[in-house]
Amino acid sequence: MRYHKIPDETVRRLPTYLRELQLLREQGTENISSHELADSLHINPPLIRKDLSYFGDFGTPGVGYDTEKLSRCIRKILKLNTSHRAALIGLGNLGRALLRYPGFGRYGLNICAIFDNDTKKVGTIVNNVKVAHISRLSGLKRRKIPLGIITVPGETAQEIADKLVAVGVKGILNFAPYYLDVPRRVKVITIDIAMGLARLPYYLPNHA
Amino acid sequence: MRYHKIPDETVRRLPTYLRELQLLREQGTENISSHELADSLHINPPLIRKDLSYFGDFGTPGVGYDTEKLSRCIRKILKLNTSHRAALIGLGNLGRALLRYPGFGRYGLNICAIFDNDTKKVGTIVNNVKVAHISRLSGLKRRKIPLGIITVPGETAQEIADKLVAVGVKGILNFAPYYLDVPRRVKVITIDIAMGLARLPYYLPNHA
DNA sequence: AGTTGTGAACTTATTCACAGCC
DNA sequence: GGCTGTGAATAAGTTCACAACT
Repeated sequence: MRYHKIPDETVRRLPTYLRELQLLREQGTENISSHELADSLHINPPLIRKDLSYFGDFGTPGVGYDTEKLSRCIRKILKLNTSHRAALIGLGNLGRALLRYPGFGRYGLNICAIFDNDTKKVGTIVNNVKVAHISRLSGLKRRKIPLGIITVPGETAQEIADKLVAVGVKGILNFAPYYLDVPRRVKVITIDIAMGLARLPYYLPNHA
Repeated sequence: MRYHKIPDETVRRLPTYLRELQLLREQGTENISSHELADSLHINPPLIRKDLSYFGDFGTPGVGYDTEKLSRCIRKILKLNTSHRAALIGLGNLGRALLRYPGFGRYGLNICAIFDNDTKKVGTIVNNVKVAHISRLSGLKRRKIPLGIITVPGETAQEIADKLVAVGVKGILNFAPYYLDVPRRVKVITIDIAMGLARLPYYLPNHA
């Protein structure tokens, strides 16, 4: 395999592959062809093969992919094989929903700090973590937590992002509907739920 | 403007433009150039102009775009100028977080039915809507609700989708981590939160 | 026979560059 | 002068088609 720049879209699809592979393993499927996997994800088989080929040769010609081996490899590519500590900022409904997500632990994310600006929540224990006030965020510095998850509702997102960067965070998962300005070295993934909402009516038939 | 097929990516960006325009209007900005708008969204100016050009000529050469007029036009394109009724299925933390979202009403989505399978929640009133048991979903048929929002946690998502389709829903916003098989005429937008989570560690520097 | 991995062809999306307008 | 709208050029992403392998 020669060198190729890895498309962002490829990285975006890897978690989907992983999810399906884990489902297959639970069902006892030990081997799968790109064609079968593509069918269940409703994409084309060569796309899967090309995506995987950027990272190595994981399949066996004439046979397919070993589900156990391939999911292990994808986990390694995505760095999900080791656990990463993350701080959650904003313990509203969305924050709580995230904490309950089984996927959280499954992807090796370990929420080891929670912040909120509501003094009623501060001091309570959630998921074995004591909730701290947002003003204590700067205290994270010495703990060298690599990831931050922003689930504050409004305009304070940029402010929080600045603090997270100052504290040495390397990646931010942002649920606030704003573009976050951060240094190049910090990766931001924004999931704006309202944006999905806003484009749904577009696809409604016109008479409706 | 000649006929062009409208790229999906264009539709995906329109809500972002709208969000920024509304922010600008609140700040009292009445006019903006594609360059300024592009700067604040961190994209290139011609992309905005091209995206908008698929739908008409909204700007004034030498001047820019009238923020009020342009947001009105985008709302119309996205069919956000009229209100749409939606059913919410799954009143967990995520469902509740969505109901609280101010963006919900802002985008003309009117949650007028809520379903859950927890009998403790059935009968309670949330957002002026009485929560019904999921088994009552088929009763929606005569109400002709065009949109469904799936926030059930697990594997039942496809089952719920089938019921929503049977009841005449035209669009589904799906938060469950599964591909939903529906007839072509029904549009599904899936927002898989865990997928964002799973790709964040990939971008961490290797030594971390 | 069946499947992978991959260069080449194709398709889609973005950016450029500039004519036309205010 | 400054900006929009857009065809043309470029870049990015996907699909095809097939050699190589089991």
